[in-house]
Amino acid sequence: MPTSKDVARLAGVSQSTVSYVMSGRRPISEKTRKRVEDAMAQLAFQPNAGARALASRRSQVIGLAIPFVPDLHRGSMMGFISVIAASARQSDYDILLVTDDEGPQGLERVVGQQLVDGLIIMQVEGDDARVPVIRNLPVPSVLIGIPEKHEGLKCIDADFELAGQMCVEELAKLGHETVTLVNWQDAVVRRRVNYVKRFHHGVDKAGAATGAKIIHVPGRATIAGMEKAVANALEQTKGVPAFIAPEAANQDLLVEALNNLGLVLGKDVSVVVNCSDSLAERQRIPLTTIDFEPDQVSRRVVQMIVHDLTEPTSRSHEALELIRPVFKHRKSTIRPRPQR
Amino acid sequence: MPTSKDVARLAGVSQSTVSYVMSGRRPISEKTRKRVEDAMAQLAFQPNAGARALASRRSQVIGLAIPFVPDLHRGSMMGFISVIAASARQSDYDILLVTDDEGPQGLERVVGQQLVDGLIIMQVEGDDARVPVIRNLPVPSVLIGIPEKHEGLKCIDADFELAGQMCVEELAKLGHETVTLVNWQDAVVRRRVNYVKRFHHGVDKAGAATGAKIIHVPGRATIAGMEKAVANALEQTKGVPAFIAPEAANQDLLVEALNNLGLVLGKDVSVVVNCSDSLAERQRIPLTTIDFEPDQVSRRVVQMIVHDLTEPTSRSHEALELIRPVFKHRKSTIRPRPQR
DNA sequence: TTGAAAGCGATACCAG
DNA sequence: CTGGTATCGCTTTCAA
Repeated sequence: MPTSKDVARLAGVSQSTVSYVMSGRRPISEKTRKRVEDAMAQLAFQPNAGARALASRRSQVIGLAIPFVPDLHRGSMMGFISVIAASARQSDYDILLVTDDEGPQGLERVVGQQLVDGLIIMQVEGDDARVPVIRNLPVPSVLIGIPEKHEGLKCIDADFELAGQMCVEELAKLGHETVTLVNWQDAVVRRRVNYVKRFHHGVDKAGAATGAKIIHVPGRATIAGMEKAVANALEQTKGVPAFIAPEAANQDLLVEALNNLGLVLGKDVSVVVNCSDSLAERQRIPLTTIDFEPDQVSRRVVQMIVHDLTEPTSRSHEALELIRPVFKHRKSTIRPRPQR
Repeated sequence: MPTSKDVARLAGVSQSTVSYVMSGRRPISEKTRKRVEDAMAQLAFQPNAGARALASRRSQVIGLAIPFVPDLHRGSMMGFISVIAASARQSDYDILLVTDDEGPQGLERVVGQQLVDGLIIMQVEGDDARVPVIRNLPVPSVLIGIPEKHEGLKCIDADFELAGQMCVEELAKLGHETVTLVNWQDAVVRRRVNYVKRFHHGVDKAGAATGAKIIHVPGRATIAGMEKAVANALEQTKGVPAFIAPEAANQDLLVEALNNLGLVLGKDVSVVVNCSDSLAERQRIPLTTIDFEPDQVSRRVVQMIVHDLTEPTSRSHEALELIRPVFKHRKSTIRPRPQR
């Protein structure tokens, strides 16, 4: 493999000139630049990453901490990862994976070995063991998800509060007087992921603002449980029922339960789902869907970390960015006829 | 950050001794080893990856070429990735992502920059642009998936031929005389992924061996199309119908189509699916599932590449490893009563 | 069993 | 605008 020395020799310049041609950190005459570039092309030169990292003290690699994910979220996770990797390349960074089962020490390792210049932490939960660790790490990082204590951290997430709000407003505007929120399943709630709370908050807030009555029913993992929950909600419902099912795992069940109770979606009942893995498309069911452009989060997170990595000034100041959700398939919700 | 020099000083030994303690490449007296290890712990020393790579000419990083995946396969893809990353760590390797949208040159780049010691290529298709590239790369690589021309390459994949065979044998053994294979959808077939062909081959072979009649119907993307295909198959069916639906995208549709035609799964008709993203669990539908342990492939692929990377002798000889599928939920297929 | 010292292949400072 | 050279932190001969 040719080295920059070889390039220098062939181009008849010094090694440092070759380096400066690559980095552009000092003016080079058009003539020598051309000679160097030709030599590089001729030798198919590629700079040695290790040597570069050693000398420059930057690896041009970003560590990506991926969570251990239960089946359901895997699809979306994958989307994040590939978009993050692709966007990172656009800024001349590579992505190194840090798996969860190495524990938070994994983060200390890749930073300690100076393998990475910064970190992106995915799926941050309310009380995440990785958070205290990254606080003490000498590299910038950006979190996807918002931990309980996030002072001084850069976080980005979908705006779940707004999502909850929008769901209720949508239904209230159509004329629904009662809206049932099917909660996340217990396993998720117990993980204390912050977004559950935030979604609830948005729902309740919009309920108060619009006057819609909000019924909360727990997320159930079985169809029987779901049917009971739904029946229960229907009893307390005034007018045409409406449901909000933010968790993907519940959506199939809710749809099935409503079917079993003889309610036709988009006709007898409105359903709004969130974060749907394209349930609407997949099953061709009339649902209103509220969702986030996942790529938007991914690209933004890379922007943020790259900014911290390249901006020489201003060490990582706190930041909290929320991505706005959007409606899709919106026509399938119904406008109840006035009930009296 | 402390360097090995600092460790050496603190331990009162030379820098080379520190290095040898870490690598174990030469005997060290118990006494000095202890002194060095203590010093390392005391300083929380971590070796600088760039320097190490530069000096040793090995980065301890494996490049993982991830494909651009359509939604459906994303979940399983994610499983591969995290298991690969975790297993790699067990052998002291890290994983660097190489996205597809950098093209095959992405592979040349990471190898050329000596960022990686070897490559794992995911989702290799029948005629894959990356294959000719890696052939000329000076590092070992392992492919997941089997390209048309694979002489001299190390490949690993699920044994789709055997899977096809097992599906038919299962149904034939139960007494089905006619078996309908619902093919992959056109988009997949056109990509010339090898496994489609291999699955077919297994199905036909087992059909011939068992005497079961095999009907092929094309994979359809719409429910109407699927219903027609199913109806068509039923006309040609003798005895109790049985279906094999290897592609996940078709499975929902097939189940729905059968429902619409009034056929009850596990009672009027047997269905065997393959590569199911746990459709059976998700929908609680009585299906027999044949599947692969995805983790098995992932772990094996890491073993293979690590072997090539550490075995000083024997440069990458060709290899083709097929992972055996297994049945799940098997009881839901039916044993047809003798028809005359 | 250990130490000294010469690289590995870039970067970046100091001169000119 | 360009060249010489010290340096980054570790590995690995060569000598003892």
